[in-house]
Amino acid sequence: MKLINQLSKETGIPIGTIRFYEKSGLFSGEKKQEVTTNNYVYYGDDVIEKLRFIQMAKAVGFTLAEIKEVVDAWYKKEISQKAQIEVLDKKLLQIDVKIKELKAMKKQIALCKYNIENRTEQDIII
Amino acid sequence: MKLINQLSKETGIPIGTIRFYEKSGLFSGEKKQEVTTNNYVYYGDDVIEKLRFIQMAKAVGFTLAEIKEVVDAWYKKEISQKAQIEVLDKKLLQIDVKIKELKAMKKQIALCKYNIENRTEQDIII
DNA sequence: TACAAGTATGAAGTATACTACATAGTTCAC
DNA sequence: GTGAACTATGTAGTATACTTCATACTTGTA
Repeated sequence: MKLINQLSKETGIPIGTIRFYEKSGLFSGEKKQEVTTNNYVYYGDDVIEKLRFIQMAKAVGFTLAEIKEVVDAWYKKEISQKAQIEVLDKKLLQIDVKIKELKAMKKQIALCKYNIENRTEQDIII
Repeated sequence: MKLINQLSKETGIPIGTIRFYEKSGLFSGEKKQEVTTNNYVYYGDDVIEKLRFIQMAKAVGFTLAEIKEVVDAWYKKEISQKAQIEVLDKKLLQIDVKIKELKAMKKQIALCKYNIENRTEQDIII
């Protein structure tokens, strides 16, 4: 079980951001009953896993609301099995769309590069 | 040459958003000298192309600032050829990272699906 | 020629995702 | 046992990317 500082160090995500994510309902830590002198919150390894998933998902343009849908389906949460699968399948389709878009962008940029590399003096007049 | 309404219809991007992009320096239209009664702005086909690129790039998590770097390199703009190529190569690498992240997410979600589908009654106690 | 629809401009408002600050209590190293 | 470092909580501020609103002028249609 880890404290917030350790989560931050292991993932590179600032403490403030981790707190913000927790407040947004993306995951939650727990207080240890055996510790009564403070109200420090401890996090399990599933939280590290979720944070890494959030990092990736954000990097490819998913919003926190969209990410929350997935992690809710992921870690049960009184949703029916059918609903869970539906959410995950929808997300898989969205991912495929994004991959296609990235591949289209690659093509477009590669073509652009080609044009620049083979540009002659005359072209510059345009 | 198209007016803003037509751009919006062809791309599905709201007029307000197109104006915002233009103000952000992502592209620009031109006023026709032969028309003196109004100050309507006309856009070439390159703008449609740029708008479609912006749509894709945004969908995969690039910011407008990042997108601006590319379209600036794209359509010349007094940048040296070497600098243009550098920007485009950097973007190609970023795209490959995103594709890898998407593939990793696919794996993770597929595994999650598998676990849900093969969950037994006992597991639910966890 | 009236009037709906389109265009330009500027300013203000909104949503998302942080980020910083202030305060207060806790733990740990020396 | 004291000070640096860590934790919790709440509030306010910031950046990005729009979105809406108000105003005013222009164009096209009946």
